Amino acid sequence: MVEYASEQLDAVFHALSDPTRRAMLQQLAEQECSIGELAAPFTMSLAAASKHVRVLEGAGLVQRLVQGRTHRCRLNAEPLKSGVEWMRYYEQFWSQQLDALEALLQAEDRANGKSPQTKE
Amino acid sequence: MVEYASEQLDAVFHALSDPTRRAMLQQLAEQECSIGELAAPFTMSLAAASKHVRVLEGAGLVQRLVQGRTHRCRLNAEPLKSGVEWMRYYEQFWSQQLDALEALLQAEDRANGKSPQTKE
DNA sequence: CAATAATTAAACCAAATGGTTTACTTTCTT
DNA sequence: AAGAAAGTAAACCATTTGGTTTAATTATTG
Repeated sequence: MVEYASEQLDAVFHALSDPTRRAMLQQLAEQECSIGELAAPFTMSLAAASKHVRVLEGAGLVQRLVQGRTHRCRLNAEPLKSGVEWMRYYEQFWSQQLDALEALLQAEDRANGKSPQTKE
Repeated sequence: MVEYASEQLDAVFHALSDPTRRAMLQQLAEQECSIGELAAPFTMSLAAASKHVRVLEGAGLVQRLVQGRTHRCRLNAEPLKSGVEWMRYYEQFWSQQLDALEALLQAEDRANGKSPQTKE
């Protein structure tokens, strides 16, 4: 039930796993940018930045509009939606999981062969 | 203002970028598991699965409790929170971005010197 | 037309990733 | 005590990643 979008999730999460690319997305959230403008804040070569943009594009997070010799890049946040949805499932856990003690006790119970009793 | 947690985000998003690891997290959401139990659904070797668990552990998404010769793994969803928060900033875009026109107008506003309105 | 600007292409490199296999340690079981 | 089980460690391998540099391509501009 989550498998179908697996490659999409792979691409999106991978795209987000790099700080340069996250910074580029934030930049794009403010305004459309050319490759050169996206590259400017970084010390890396333009070619390197260009590759980052392609990774973002591959994940669907950036759309490119070629205008003459410059490439206008635009944020497309929509693929993030599936990522957030995937993660949102776990929200239930980070609220209840604050007491690790309980989980430890449960683990011990299970190791002792007791049927896993619901927390009181 | 988002930089501080950068490495954390790197690790979390990277951990999530692999379908094996995402499946492991889903498994852990149902119940605590040993390494062997986590590895069972996959065709890869136990050693390979063990490495995946370590990646998850490195991102803080899994906590390990050594009990004798078995390692009980427990989901810790909390690091996902920062990931979701990072992504959530873009929610405004995937709702409003259905019409690219609006984004263009905002970019123009900003270009005209209006202060960038804070999220939420 | 010639020069310059914006970007990609290609070749290359080091390091990380995801996998394997074999060996080893530790703990249970008998 | 001997053997099996659960993992990790280590060595290895192919591929991917993130970067470089040097062309090459395609507009613009003087």
